[in-house]
Amino acid sequence: MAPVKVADELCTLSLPAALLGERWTLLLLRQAFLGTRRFEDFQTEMDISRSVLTERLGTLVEEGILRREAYKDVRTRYEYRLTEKGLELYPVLMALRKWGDRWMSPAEGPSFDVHHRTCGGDIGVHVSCEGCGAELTARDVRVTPLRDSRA
Amino acid sequence: MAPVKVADELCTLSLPAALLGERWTLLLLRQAFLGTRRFEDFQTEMDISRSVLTERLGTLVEEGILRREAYKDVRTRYEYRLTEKGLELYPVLMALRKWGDRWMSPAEGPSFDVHHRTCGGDIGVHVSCEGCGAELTARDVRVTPLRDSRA
DNA sequence: CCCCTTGGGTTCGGATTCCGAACCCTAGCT
DNA sequence: AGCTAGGGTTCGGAATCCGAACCCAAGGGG
Repeated sequence: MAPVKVADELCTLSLPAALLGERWTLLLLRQAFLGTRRFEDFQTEMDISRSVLTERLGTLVEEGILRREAYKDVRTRYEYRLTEKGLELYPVLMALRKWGDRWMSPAEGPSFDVHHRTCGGDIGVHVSCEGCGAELTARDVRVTPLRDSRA
Repeated sequence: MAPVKVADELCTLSLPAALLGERWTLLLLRQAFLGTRRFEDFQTEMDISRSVLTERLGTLVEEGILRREAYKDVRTRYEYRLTEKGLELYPVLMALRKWGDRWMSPAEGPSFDVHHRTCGGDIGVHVSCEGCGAELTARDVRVTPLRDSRA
């Protein structure tokens, strides 16, 4: 396997990585998937500073991962909800959690569990070949540089 | 869906998130999966400063995701290679790339492609129920707090 | 009518982290 | 004897982070 130099601005892994690799962003998304929607709730549930929270919510909205939506309580308030684009990050979060369960689980066990809503089954994340259906590991995959490779 | 407050130190999502959510770490892992092994190669391929690279390689070794191994060139040099624990991060990276392909692909298309080594098929990442086999989205999943939940 | 509370922010200064450039060390090569 | 290559460490300035304090508008209570 020869090392491959890729142009980061064209790499569909480094682009999302730059986004999610910012501090707090992954935790914020976890909370969003757990159902948190309001500024105040994010703030108290995550112990994040308000200024950083404002900034992170802002970039996620700019990126189209969250949508800022007015709603009426007693007067107009705002909610941050996952968009379709945001909801599709679910496999990333689940893959991360699966790995965390396996390799970083604290002695007391994880703090929450997830199951299939209708049948109660365990949840799995699988990398597989769309052609032959085989389950794949890193070693079963061939990487083909398309442009800008200078080994 | 009531908001759930979880203890971060016990959350098997936030633990890995804290690690991978550090700047450079995801890119470093991408390079590792692309076959990069030596300090110098990481440095020139990623345009990361040497001091930060030292530090990141260090934490990944401490965490058992990379292994620092001596080898003989003309004299003793070191390689950083993925451990089993590191290799199992593959689904995370693939899920991220899949999402990047779909939502952040630059106009010119991605900079590299991946395929099943033996049959050439496309690669998919799927979240599914281990019980009934159904493919799942965020909405099909029930979250059960085990401890420390104070809605 | 005035003050208090609530949600959703903004501003500020100090503490951390990042990062580039320069330096270090050891073996082998010429 | 000096040069190079690999793999680092050190340093100081620049960019981020973060907590605490502040702001503001609309109800509600007295």
